[in-house]
Amino acid sequence: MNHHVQPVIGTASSRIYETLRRDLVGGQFVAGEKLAINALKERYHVGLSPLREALNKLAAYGLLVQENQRGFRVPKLSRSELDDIANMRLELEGMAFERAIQHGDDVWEAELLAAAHRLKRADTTLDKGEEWESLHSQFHRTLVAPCGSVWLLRFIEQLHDQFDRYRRLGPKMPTVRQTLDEQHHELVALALKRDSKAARALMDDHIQKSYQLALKRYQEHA
Amino acid sequence: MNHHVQPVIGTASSRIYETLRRDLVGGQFVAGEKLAINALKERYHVGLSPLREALNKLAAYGLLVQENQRGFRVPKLSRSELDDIANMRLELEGMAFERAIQHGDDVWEAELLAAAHRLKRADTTLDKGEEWESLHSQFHRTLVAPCGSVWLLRFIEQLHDQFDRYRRLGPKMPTVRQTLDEQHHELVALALKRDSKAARALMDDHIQKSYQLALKRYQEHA
DNA sequence: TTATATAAAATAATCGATTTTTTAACCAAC
DNA sequence: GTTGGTTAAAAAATCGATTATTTTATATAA
Repeated sequence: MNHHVQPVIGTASSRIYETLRRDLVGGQFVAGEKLAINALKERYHVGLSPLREALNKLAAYGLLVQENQRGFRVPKLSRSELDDIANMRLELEGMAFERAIQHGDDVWEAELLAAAHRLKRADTTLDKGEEWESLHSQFHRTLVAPCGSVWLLRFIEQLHDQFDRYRRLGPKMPTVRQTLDEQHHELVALALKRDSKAARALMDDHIQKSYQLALKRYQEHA
Repeated sequence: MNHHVQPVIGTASSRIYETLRRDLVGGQFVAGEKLAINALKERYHVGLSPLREALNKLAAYGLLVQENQRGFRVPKLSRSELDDIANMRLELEGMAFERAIQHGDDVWEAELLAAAHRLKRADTTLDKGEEWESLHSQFHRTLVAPCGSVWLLRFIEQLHDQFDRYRRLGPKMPTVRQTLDEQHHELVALALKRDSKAARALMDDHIQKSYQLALKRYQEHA
């Protein structure tokens, strides 16, 4: 029997930040909702100071809105913002993918194949939980990783989190994702062929289709 | 005599955030420096809690780097990051300016002229202090304001703050800014003519020249 | 009713002190 | 002289309680 408590990595602040980020992106809060700080304290078993620091970071990141003297709320969702986010993804991820294909080396190629493989394994198990989401994010990160711009990567990451607030509305629908999942492998194939023209076209299509799905989710959402 | 203290707007946290942002962008801290929180507390006459909340926000915004358990430091400067920031400005501000020219209405035209005029007045007084910086930021914000994308505007704002960390290194050199200042009016002229092709070209040139200046500052910086 | 004022409750923001972790200083062993 | 280990000091993170502000409830007058 092991009586050693494993040392719990990071600060309370950084842990609650990551947890809240995950839950905000994953739709655990309703859009527009005012966050009751005391309730969060209990729900996540965390002190007030680290919690407030995390909320402040999330507000600066864009996953919360902060109003002076009246705390934090979950940002509203809107059609126009979804359009904005999707358009920016088209521009920025397209740009980044082209550049990644220019600069990516053989290590990147290996990582791409690995990331795609791990994602496919998760696709077929069909449960599509937080595990799948994580692999999916990682896959898209890998696609653009060697684009050469840390700021571009940063913005893309932020847009993904925002986009996923829409995509992950409502229940899982595995059948609709079929095409999207297939495109992941085609993206890898075109990247390996260094066909940046076709690669970008497919990336555009991929984002468009994701957008259609997110839009449907948003409209059905009530 | 007026004994009423005027009510000091905003929370302590939001005020120290703005102050620190200004000072970080304005070069009041040396790049790479570790921030001594207690020293900041005294320097800015602010309590620990609001100060830490502001530092957390600034870290999420990219004007500080946070290392678990070892506080905050001012990000290092590097040639490659300056190049990255300038390139991203070229892409994003160019895009935004073109869109602004498509969508901007007559109210925008008036605001453009006003912003350019205020900036010119500040140009000629030649003292180029924090006042000029503020008007300069406002002018560039106005140029792209009606681009239709809040995320694009957000990213551009962030890049400007990052860029200015380089541009504002070292002492003021009014003569070098001559060309830049003249371009401001030409940008307005082309915007009013709705000549988005020429406007973008000039914007590109403007950013390039700013980049040359910032690069020189960075290289001379020691 | 509708509006406005006031009091009570709830919540946000901040403070001061404590706990935890890192950094620095020191010393011994190799 | 360097390495490794121990202790002291400094700094970061967190806690518990206080203060300030907003919100809700209640009362009163137009």
